[in-house]
Amino acid sequence: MQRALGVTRAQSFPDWYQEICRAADLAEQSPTRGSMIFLPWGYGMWELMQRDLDRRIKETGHENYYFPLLIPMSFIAKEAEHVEGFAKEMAVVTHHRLKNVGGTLQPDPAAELEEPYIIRPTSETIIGDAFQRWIKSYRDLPLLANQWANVMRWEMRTRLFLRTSEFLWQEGHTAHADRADAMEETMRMLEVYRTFSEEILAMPVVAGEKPENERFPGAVATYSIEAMMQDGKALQAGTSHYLGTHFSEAQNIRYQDKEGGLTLCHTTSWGVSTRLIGGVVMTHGDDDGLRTPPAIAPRQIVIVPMLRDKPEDEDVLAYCRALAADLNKLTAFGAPLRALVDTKQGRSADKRWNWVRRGAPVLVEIGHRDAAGGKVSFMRRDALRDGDKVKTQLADRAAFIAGAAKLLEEIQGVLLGEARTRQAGAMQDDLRTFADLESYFGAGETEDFKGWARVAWSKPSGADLEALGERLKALKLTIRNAPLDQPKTLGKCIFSGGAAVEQIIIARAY
RNA sequence: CGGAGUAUAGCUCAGCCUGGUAGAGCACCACGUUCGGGACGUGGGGGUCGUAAGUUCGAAUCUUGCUACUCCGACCA
Repeated sequence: MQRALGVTRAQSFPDWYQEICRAADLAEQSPTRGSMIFLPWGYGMWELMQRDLDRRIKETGHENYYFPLLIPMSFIAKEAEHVEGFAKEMAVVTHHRLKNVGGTLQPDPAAELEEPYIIRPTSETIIGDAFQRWIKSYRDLPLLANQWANVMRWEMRTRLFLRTSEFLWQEGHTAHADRADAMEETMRMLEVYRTFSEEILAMPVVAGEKPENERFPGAVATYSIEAMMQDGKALQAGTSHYLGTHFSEAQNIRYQDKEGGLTLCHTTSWGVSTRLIGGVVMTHGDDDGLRTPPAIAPRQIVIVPMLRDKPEDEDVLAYCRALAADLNKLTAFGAPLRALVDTKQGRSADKRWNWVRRGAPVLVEIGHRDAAGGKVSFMRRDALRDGDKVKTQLADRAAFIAGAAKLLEEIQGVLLGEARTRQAGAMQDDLRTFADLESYFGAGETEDFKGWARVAWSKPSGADLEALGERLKALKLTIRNAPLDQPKTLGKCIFSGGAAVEQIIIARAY
């Protein structure tokens, strides 16, 4: 059977992932350690994600700001847990000039900065500094800010999209008068991420609260959305943090209340990153490449003319261009439909397989027979094959155009449905004891597919939770989150046998 | 940052053990024949062999340092 990739998911999921990133024009390695080059199909997906999520962020009352890339080093030290969490992965800027010393360029000792800067790993501190100046009165609250930016964390081990030293993201930062308002914001944005992920990325997620040992450094509570990849591992796809007054205390973010007293603000932060692209790949990819969800496909319908260096080629091209023009007048997912005629020089068969690897949702192929007969031959990427055979369909031109937007929405629905079915089918909810957990996941490293375990626990904290974490670590497991959606009755704690207080998701993770 | 591995043409790799001056397939270019489904033939272009040093008459090949990537571990909103 001929496949569009050299490696199948079953042979090696990690190798398959790497190949798809290259073969689908998503990204490649760069000369800069741990940093990647975004290729057009991958960056195009990001632009569309940005467009939709930015709208949702604005609709919930936030405004975009832009803060500096470099943060004075002293800022990061202001919140104790925060600095401890990030100190080990910080890039530091210490000089502002280079000097040629014996033929090699070196930082000029005379140009050493009095106070070094760090390249932002996240912007709580520099935004908090601004908040402290901007917020005077209860009338200034809530302050709802967001920024689209790049950040840098000097990670020891990187993987394209999933963990890179530099990555692109959006980070929301808000300040509120009290805990209730800040918590409401935290949960609102978690819900924005959940619906965005499902509606736009066709990636079902479980929203819930992280256990205390997985919290963001400096947070009082951290919530996440977790997505199941095709190898059964969990991917943390977005987080929303309630920061309490930790950062306000550290940075003196206070307001004068109605009674005239000075009160600390309660702050939040929340973000999703280009990691989502990795999630889309591992959710929707198949052995022929990516299946790009139509809502974020840079090209939703790609038309490949079948040219033969003959006079009728002109008719075929004209027919294709007219078809694309008509399709581009349509609206899909609330935006102009994105159709393209691939007029690049090259063999049609090669072009077709390139679009299959990238995962254009609908691939139209027009030969002279279609052009002459007013027909459209097309294939759906969500169901590319029928066994070894590529599934192609034939439609009348007018009917194809009339149904195009609906077709894209249907494909989006199929992808979401498949992912939902897979996630639901791989959720183990009948594990009752730690021995059950061990026998399900197996003690050692295994290539076999393992799903997630949804189990009840008594939610220990402190040293008890640490010890529990070690037991899970031996099985390469982590607690992903405690889903917001909890059952009415809980059994016994899978770890202690005592009374359980909530259910949690346990899984191997990226 | 610890352990293991890898680095030769755009890609996948051979050559290295046993040192003698660069190879294959795919991709690319030209021409021809094909072409409703990843075509075929003939010819051609492309590499200071990751990098720096050492050994040697001579290094892709042997030695050492460095860098990057992959896997495992540690770390990881």
